[in-house]
Parts: sequence; structure tokens; C-alpha cells
Amino acid sequence: MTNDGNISGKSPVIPQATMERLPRYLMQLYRFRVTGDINISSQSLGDSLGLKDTQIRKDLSYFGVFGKARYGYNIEFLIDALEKILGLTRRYDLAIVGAGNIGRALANYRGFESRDFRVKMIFDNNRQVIGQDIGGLIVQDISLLEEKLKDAAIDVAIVSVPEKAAYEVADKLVKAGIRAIYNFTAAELHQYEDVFIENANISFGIYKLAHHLSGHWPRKNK
Amino acid sequence: MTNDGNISGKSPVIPQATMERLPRYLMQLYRFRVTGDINISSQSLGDSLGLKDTQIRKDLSYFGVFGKARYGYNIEFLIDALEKILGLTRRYDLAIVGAGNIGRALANYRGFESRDFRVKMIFDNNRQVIGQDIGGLIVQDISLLEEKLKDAAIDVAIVSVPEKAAYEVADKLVKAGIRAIYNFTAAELHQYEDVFIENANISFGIYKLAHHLSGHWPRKNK
DNA sequence: TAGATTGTTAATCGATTAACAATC
DNA sequence: TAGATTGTTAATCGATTAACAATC
Repeated sequence: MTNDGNISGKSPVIPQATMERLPRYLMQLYRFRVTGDINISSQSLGDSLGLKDTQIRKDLSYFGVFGKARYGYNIEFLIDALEKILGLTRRYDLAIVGAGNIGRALANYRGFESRDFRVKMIFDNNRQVIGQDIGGLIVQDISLLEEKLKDAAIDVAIVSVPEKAAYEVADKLVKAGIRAIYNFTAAELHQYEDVFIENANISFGIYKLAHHLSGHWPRKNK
Repeated sequence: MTNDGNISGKSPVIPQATMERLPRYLMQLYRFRVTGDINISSQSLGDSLGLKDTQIRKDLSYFGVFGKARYGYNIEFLIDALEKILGLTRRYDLAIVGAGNIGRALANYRGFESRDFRVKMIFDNNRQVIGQDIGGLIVQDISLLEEKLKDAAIDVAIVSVPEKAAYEVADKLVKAGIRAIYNFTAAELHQYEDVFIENANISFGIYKLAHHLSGHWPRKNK
């Protein structure tokens, strides 16, 4: 009840770990909503995600007060709050750079449709591919990348080119004013001022699984 | 020089955070290798990855001694060691369950080829898709999943079905003896005894980028 | 009211980093 | 030898969790 600080503009620091959990909270709340539940306690939300109740309350407390003692959290209200926190209340326009396997898959990815993420452009450097229709979009020549991006108000660029090309692509994206890059390549992209880069190297997950299967090195439980 | 404990079989606990960094170390070492370098210091490896030198040394120390004072680490030797640690010294056979956008992309993913990861089977429940050839593999009927998996020695199952189907698929995979699951769906899969699940929800990265772009919530630097 | 559950404080746990003797 | 860089210890920093007064 005391802490409405964040909403009113104070600046607590949100831990990275908290940020990683919020999308999971939101997804889980959608699932609880369809069952017709109105409220949920930090206890049961935590149980459903393998987290402690205090973890949930602490995470939410960074953003202000959402719950009611005795009743827990109103699911609808909390969904609303999390969508605002995560910035999901507006549309985001995406451009995909690289129309290979991954780029194509992302162009047709249904998880984007369910939110207001819209793939608006897709680029490639391959003559055979340029001009092709992928999910309703014509693949454009990557040499026109900067020019085309300046005309369109693209929010996020997805990089799905071969690793070697990724560094140059990222440079061009940043020059064209892109401030958020979703990097599906193995490249360790340079850090740019004010540019947020999210890495999603598909191989790394397999490396972790391999490590686990090879099983000689002890690991923390859980 | 004192700590050869891990190699000789003692059991230190490897932090999760360390495990997440090792694949990045390995990839970066491959890159240094092609430049012809023989040795690398924890300082320069760290700089190239945006990490402190002590972080690198600490991480490596969990696995025994690799470096030489004054000369740093022998790149070839360290690559070798990391490949062993990560379990990359043998082949891993993969099965893909769900031949939608993502499943197809993964079936053709070149990052797997560069290691000894081999996609051996691919399943779907769609009549239109069963029997199709994807990257040289015939899509099999998902109703034969358990039966087919029991014949083949599959190490890792990739789940790329719609979220709703994921829970049942995971149950079947575990029943069929699978011990490593790479989950590309949004589903919060049940935890199974002795089964390692790696989640790769593609939407979550976009959520984080959205949060960043919406930019009202302060975050830790870096 | 009695009891459940919140938000927050303080304690604990774990991971990063500074410092430094050992050593190549 | 002198100096660079290691592996490790101890200090710091940050994140999780137990405990509990506040409160619905």
C-alpha cells in the first residue's frame, strides 16, 4: 500500500532476472484466465511455474502494488498491468533480414500474430530469393536495406543471415536508426549505444542439452 | 596447479551462469583460432565477450587448470577441453516433433551440421504433411512416435508442435525414454525426473525487446 | 472476528570481481 | 631476473527467500 512509487515515476532498478520471468507470468495468467478464475494467489501462480510465492510478490512489487491481502491478485488486472510493463499495448513492426530457413520460419511464426507484432519487410541478398513471396511479403534486395528502413518505421529487426554477414547487417541496421535487434545468428554482435540486442542462438540450447547428456560434470539441482 | 580436483573426479558444483557462458567461450575461441593465434589471455577473451578476466578464469577453474601464467591459455587445448566439458565429442541424434514453420527450419538448420548433431526423424500429425520430404527425411505420423523412438537411439527431441499439443507430446517422449527435450513452444512443460528440458520460446525475446522500446521502466545498465 | 495473503524487511544464498601470491 | 598472467581467496554485489506486521 505504501509503494506506488514506480507508477508515480520513481526509479527502482528492475533486476534482469525479474524481466526474464515476467513473460512467463503473463502467459500463465492467460492460461488461468481461460479457466474462468478471477483471482490468483502468489502461491498458486508460483507453484504453476516452479517458483516461490515470495519471488512472485517481490517481482511484482518493483512495479507497484497489484494484489489484495486475503484475495491475491485479480487476474484481469494483473494481465493488464504486465502487458503495460512489457510494452505490449501497442503494435510493433518487424523487419526480417535473411530469408533462409530461420528467416522464413519467423516470417510465418504464429506467436507474433497472437500479439501485435507484424512482420512488414523481409530482405535477402540471394537473387533466387529476392522477389519471392514469403507469407504475403515480397523478399527485397538487402542492398536496399538502409534506404527501405528509413521510409518504414520499423521497431525491431530480426537478424537471420549467416554469421559472417551479421556484423555488417547490424551496423547497417543501427545506422538506419534501428534500436532493437533480435539476433538469431551465432555472432557476438558489437554493442551499440542505445541499441538493445537480444540473442537467440539456437545451437546453444543444444550444447546445454549435450552437456547434460554427457553428464560427467555435476550441476546445481533445479 | 593445486586444483586438478575436477578432472580426477571430485564434484564441485558448476553454477548455471557458468554453463551459459561456456558455449560463448568456445565459439569465440574458434574465431580466434582461424586468425592463427596460439594463445589467448583471460583478459582478451573476456574483452571480446564483454566479460571480466576474472570471470573467465573463475569459470574455467571449475573444470581444472588450463592456463599457463605469463602465456595465458593455449587455444587449441582450451577448445578441446571445452568441447569435452560440453559433451561435443560425440554424435547426437535428434528427432523433431512438429513439422510446421519452426520444425522445418530446424530440420534444415546449418548450425547443427557444423557439429555432430544429426536430425534423424521428423514427425507431424497432419495428413498433408506426413510423407513429405524435408531436408531428406520423410515426415512420419506422430501416432507412431513412441514406437519409432523405441527403435531409434534418439538423444534429443525437439518439440515444435502447437502449444496445446506440447504437454502430451512431452509425456510420450519421456515414456519413450527421451532424456533431453528442446522445447520451442510457449508451453510450461511439466518437470520429469532425470529429464532435462531447455526452453526456447521465440516470443519471449520479442517481449523483452518490446519492453525495452516502450522504455518506461528503468533497468540495470549493461 | 479469524484467517489468509499481501508487501516489505532482513537474512541467506549465490555469483562476480578485486586483490594477490604463485609461477612461467 | 622482471613482468605478465595465472588460479584462488576474500570482499562485494545482487538475487532469492524466510519471516512477519499490515490488511482485507
